[in-house]
Amino acid sequence: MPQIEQPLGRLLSGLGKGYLYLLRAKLQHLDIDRNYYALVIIDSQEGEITQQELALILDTDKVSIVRVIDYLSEKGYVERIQKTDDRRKHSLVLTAKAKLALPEIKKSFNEINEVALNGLSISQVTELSETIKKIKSNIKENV
Amino acid sequence: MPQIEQPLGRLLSGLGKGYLYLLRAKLQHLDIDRNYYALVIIDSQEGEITQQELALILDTDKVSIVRVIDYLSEKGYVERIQKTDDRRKHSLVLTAKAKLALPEIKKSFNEINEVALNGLSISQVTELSETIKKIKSNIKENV
DNA sequence: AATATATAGTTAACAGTGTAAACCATTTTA
DNA sequence: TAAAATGGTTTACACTGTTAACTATATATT
Repeated sequence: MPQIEQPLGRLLSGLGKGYLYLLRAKLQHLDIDRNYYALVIIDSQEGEITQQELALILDTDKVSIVRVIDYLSEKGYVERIQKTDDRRKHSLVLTAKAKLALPEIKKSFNEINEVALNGLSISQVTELSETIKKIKSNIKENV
Repeated sequence: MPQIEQPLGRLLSGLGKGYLYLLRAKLQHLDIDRNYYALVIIDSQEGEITQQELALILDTDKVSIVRVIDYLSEKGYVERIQKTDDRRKHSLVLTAKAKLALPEIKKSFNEINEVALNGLSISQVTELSETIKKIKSNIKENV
C-alpha cells in the first residue's frame, strides 16, 4: 500500500476548507456566508422537510439545525411553518429571496467543482467519486 | 463532466472529520486528544524547527501555533527552547514522553489509512493520491 | 381518561477553532 | 542611531460541536 505523505484526514479537511473558501468568494454578493447547501436541500424537498429531516440529511444534530435555520430566517431566506398535523414540527420553506438566489448558488457549486477538478479526465473524476464513496463507507463502518 | 451528488467540499470535510474521529479513538489512552501531527512534524525536524516554521508546514498562523504548543507543553510533550543565535525564536523539542508516544501515533496514522483505503487497489490509491494533489493545486491557484 | 413515554424543537453552557489587532522583545535595515 | 521587520504572545470576537435541560406536543399504556 503506497504511503501518503500527509495524514489523509488533514489533507481532505484542508481541501474541504479551500472549497468553502472559494464558494464564499463566489457568493460574496449574497448577504449570507454559509449554509448554502441547506438551502439547496430545502428547495429539493420543497415544503416537505422538517428540521429533524434536514439534520439527518446534513448529518448533524437538531441543535445545530436550530442555529442554521435561525441564521437563514434572520437573513430572510427561510421560514418555519408549524405543521397542522403535528404541531411540534416545522416545515421549512424558502422565501422568494432564497428562490432568486438559488440558481446562482447551484451554479457556483458547479463552477467550483469544475475549477477543482480542472485537468482531470472524466474517468479520473468518476474514479474519484467511487473512491470517495468507498472511503466514506469504510470510515462509517469503523466509527 | 459527471456531477457529484453532494458539494465536494462538504464530502471531503466530512471524510476528514471521520478520520480524526477514528484517530482519537485509537489514541484514546494518550492524555492528548489533538495536535498529533504537529508532534510528527517536530520529530521529523528534530531540534531545528521554530513556531513560525511549524505554522508554515501546518498551513496555519502563528497565533494558532501558540495554542498548539501551549497545549502540547502543558501536557508535557514539547518544550520551547529559546535560540541563542536569535533570541526571538524558540526551538521546539520533544520530551521523552512524546518520543515514547510517537511510534504508536505513527502506527495509528497508518492503521487508519489502511482502514479507510480498505478494498481499494494499489492503483486506485495511487490514483487518489494524484487526484488529491491535483485538486489541491487547482484550489490553491484560485484562492 | 389518566399517566407515562417519546419526539420536535429550543435554550443555555462550555470547549475548541479561525482570525484580526495590539503588543513586547529582539533583530535587521536604512 | 532610528525605523522597520520578525518571532512570539495576549486579547478579543465570531463561529462550531456537543451535552444537558427544558417546553410543547403526540403516542402508548393502564
